[in-house]
Amino acid sequence: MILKSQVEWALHCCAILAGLPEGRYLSTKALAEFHGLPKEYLSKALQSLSQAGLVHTTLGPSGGYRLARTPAELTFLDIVEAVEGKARTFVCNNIRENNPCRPQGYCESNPCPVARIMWEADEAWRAKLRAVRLSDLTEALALDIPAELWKNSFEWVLERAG
Amino acid sequence: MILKSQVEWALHCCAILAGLPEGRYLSTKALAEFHGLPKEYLSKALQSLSQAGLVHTTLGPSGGYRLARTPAELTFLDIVEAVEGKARTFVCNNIRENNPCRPQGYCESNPCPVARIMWEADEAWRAKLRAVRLSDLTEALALDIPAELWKNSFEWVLERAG
DNA sequence: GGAATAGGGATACTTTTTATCCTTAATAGG
DNA sequence: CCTATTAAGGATAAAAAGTATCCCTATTCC
Repeated sequence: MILKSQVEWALHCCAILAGLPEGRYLSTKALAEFHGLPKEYLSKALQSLSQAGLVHTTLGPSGGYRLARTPAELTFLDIVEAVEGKARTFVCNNIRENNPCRPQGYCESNPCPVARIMWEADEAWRAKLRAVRLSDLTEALALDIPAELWKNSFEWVLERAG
Repeated sequence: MILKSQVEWALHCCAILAGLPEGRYLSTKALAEFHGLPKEYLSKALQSLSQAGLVHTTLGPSGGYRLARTPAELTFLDIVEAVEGKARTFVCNNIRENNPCRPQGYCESNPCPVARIMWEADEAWRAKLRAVRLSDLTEALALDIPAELWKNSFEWVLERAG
């Protein structure tokens, strides 16, 4: 069970978009080039962000993406769920229904205890992701990346932002 | 990203094995029949439990599986990781290495901040699973299942346990 | 000796993920 | 108005993971 690589891509792309000045847009082409990713497939991840309402888009030359909210209002969970979906990571197939000792027509009222426990763990994972804001990431990146590389990357992006 | 159905199967099988009297074994065939699962494929899940040291096996007629520890010493995480593997659910492909602004030969020392956050969420998920013992599940099941069905199932199993 | 068992290798089949291609509608700039 | 560029999305295909079956071997019980 491994998350799609699109999740990683979307998170890094949002981190870039978070640094974009008000009203500017960055294209799929620029984002793909910056991260060394296949442009057409990255486009699908960005479309997921768009459908989830996390980013705004414009068409035409100088078109592209910008965040729909401030980085402080965007959580990791928002981004992860936009790409990976909101479905739980454990699906209950109710195999206890196959118990040969079950009386005919017997129907469980409660969710299976196994599923309930697995879903609680799933929720713990989501709660952790919900607690991290995109702005937390950009702060961590600012500390992690050498000042000059940070500055050069910023300029690289601005040159291409419409 | 969805866990293998073998995880669900393994958890239910362990719940059954937890009720087995000291020294008795239950076969793949019985476990498959009880849960309505394909015997040959369920066998792979049980082999994973065996390789992880969670269950003991014997061969021959009246052979099968029994828990290697008490239900209080077995956690959900033990079982989930035995089947699903211990690898983290987020893999970092270090796409920041493709940043065109990076100086030649520059090498990151720290793990990528994106990965670090995703791994913390992964660890929260595991911590939750680690906190639940197999004995907690059997207690929950005892409350959930009608007394008669519980008794019948127990007898059904005992008739087939070698 | 015969029947039943776990273990494990080989082989398909199915679903998901990854990736590419192409068409359409919108937009900026000349 | 014309051209170039963009996002959106459908169609298709290749690769990987998950699901499932078959078969052989060694062991064990009766």
